[in-house]
Amino acid sequence: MTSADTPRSGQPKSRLSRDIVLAKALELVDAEGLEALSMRRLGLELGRDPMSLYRYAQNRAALLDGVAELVLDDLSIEPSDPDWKAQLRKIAHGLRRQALRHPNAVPLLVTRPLSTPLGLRPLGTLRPLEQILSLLVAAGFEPADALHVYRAYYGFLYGHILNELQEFVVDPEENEALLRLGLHRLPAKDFPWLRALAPALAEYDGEAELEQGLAILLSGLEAQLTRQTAGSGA
Amino acid sequence: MTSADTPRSGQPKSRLSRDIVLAKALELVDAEGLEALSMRRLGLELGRDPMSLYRYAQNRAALLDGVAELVLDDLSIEPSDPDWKAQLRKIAHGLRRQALRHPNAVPLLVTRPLSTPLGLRPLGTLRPLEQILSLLVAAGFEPADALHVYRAYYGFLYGHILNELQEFVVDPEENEALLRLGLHRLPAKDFPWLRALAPALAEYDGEAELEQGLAILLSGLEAQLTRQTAGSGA
DNA sequence: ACCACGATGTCTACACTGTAGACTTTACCC
DNA sequence: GGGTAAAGTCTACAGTGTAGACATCGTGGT
Repeated sequence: MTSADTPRSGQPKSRLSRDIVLAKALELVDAEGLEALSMRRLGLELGRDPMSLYRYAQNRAALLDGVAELVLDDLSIEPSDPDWKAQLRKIAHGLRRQALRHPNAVPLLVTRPLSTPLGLRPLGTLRPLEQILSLLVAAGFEPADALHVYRAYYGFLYGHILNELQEFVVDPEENEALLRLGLHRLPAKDFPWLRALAPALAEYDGEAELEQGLAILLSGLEAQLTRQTAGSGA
Repeated sequence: MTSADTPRSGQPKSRLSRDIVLAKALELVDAEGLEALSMRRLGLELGRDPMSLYRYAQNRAALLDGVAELVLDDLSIEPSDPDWKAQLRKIAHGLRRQALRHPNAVPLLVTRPLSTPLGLRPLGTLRPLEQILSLLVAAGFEPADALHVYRAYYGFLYGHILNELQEFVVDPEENEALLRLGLHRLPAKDFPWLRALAPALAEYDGEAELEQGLAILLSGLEAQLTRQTAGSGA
């Protein structure tokens, strides 16, 4: 036999590792969507028997969790930034960027946590939460209030991402055409505004929209903070 | 043979209909989760051959869309309410209620739209959008701004729902115990705040939280409105 | 050099999935 | 009654996740 087996595809048969598996999985999801990520397909992509994957993830579900973790791990948070609002803005844009980079993985980010009790989630998923709490407490919020702020903030952020991805239609170029085409199908009688707003929908600027929403929310939250530290000046 | 065939389960074999199929599907999802909803299982539940379902939904995917639509159809929106903020609050609480009533279906609400271009979605899914736009325009927003407001509002709303369901842990009674148990597992060194906030997490009041976030957001949005109608008073 | 042992990868098999296509049964109208 | 379209069924195929037994590899000790 030749020196390299050159299996169906992929590398010349070095040892596998969790990172390699997850990376390939994410690659596959990015390229062909979540449905394409089956154990067999991933095995084929790695030039290995599908069963070998179970050494690196207990389940398909666990594998999906791993992929989600991988996407989130690219977020860098600095919990000691004195300008908490700026830091939250930075994080928000970072997450948005990841979402746009891996749109097919977004359902995972949003959906997997729903099936796992908070405390049992992969640590990578919990770290942002912890770090943001720390950031907020350092900024002067009472711990309990930090939790409220976190919820308002992260809620808005996830919501925005879902919104943006829904409108963007993952398809790259023919965006506008597709969008208008779709809207054109709507009965004009029942959907006058949606149809009228088709051009506006096509010009959607997610980044600006996010920034604007954050501005409203963060200044509102800040108002709470000053009101509170002024009021209960123990 | 006896007068009634009494199949595996369900009714005595009357005619099927889309509504019946979808209702049973939602029932099944509520009871056993999304994964339990297979064509074969649903067929069995209805006492019919699985293949008969394809008369009422082209696909399994279409069936899932139908279930999502069913959940959303319970929302009632009054686009002519003069108090737009109150109306938006009412809608928000309505959606939250549906989400808590059908937690297993929430991934559908959040995920299905991601795989369908906006204009091609089931009309039931688009109606809320249209109605809210109409509400906002009636309240004095420029159409384009109405779209921005809608996005900020719906983004926040969906985000909140995801947040709340994540923390609530669908399991009914042993909530607090489970939660604490989970958190207790976290390394105290890396997750001090999360652990410290375990009690606060257990007391999560989703309704109040939603109300508070909405208050911040809506008053911020209203400020935009007054600023705008005052400024460009043509 | 050899052997042994634990980690890594493979094979086989089972129960289950969605759904295409041809078929049978049912309900209803003239 | 006869005809026709809809509703329901049957069979079959290609694909899925994964348990359990097995083979192979890499690295340690002696």
